[in-house]
Amino acid sequence: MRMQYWLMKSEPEDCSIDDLAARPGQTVPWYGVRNYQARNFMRDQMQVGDRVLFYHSSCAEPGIAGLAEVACAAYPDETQFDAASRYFDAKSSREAPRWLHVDVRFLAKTPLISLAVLRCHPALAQMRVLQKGSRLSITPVEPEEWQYIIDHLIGAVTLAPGTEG
DNA sequence: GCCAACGTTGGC
DNA sequence: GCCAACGTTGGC
Repeated sequence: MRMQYWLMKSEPEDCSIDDLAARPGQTVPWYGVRNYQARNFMRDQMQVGDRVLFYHSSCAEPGIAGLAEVACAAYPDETQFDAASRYFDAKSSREAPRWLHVDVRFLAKTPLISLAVLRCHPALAQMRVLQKGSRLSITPVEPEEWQYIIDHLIGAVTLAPGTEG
């Protein structure tokens, strides 16, 4: 399957782009998703190497804060089994886990591209995250949208060799 | 803190 | 299967 592109929301108080960069292996398990659409994207469509727009939400300056990639296939979310976790799900079981997630690996920190700036670009008007009432924490990004953002809004970002585009 | 929009739950 | 009530998200 062709490489796909995604936008993934994270509350910076929970895990910011700097937090991601500082983690062991610069990788974070994307646990805590409790929405079926978002889960299905991770479980059914994401592949290792897929590109991710790392988006800060529920904060003073919501917007794209960096680039990341999918680091592994989806696997069961441990927090659903932990009665002490805010993500505990009594209706799930190890035999039939309801919630899965991928790991996300840091690629680059970018200048913050605010929501307001994103809305200024007609080429991005169809982005899922910009639609009225859009709350989904994981949304597909069209290749054209990704390329536009890389070319026009991010500019020269240092990526590891072989990861351009 | 407000509120629009959306997803989930549960009674029927 | 319908749909009202409720909870959550997330920008402002």
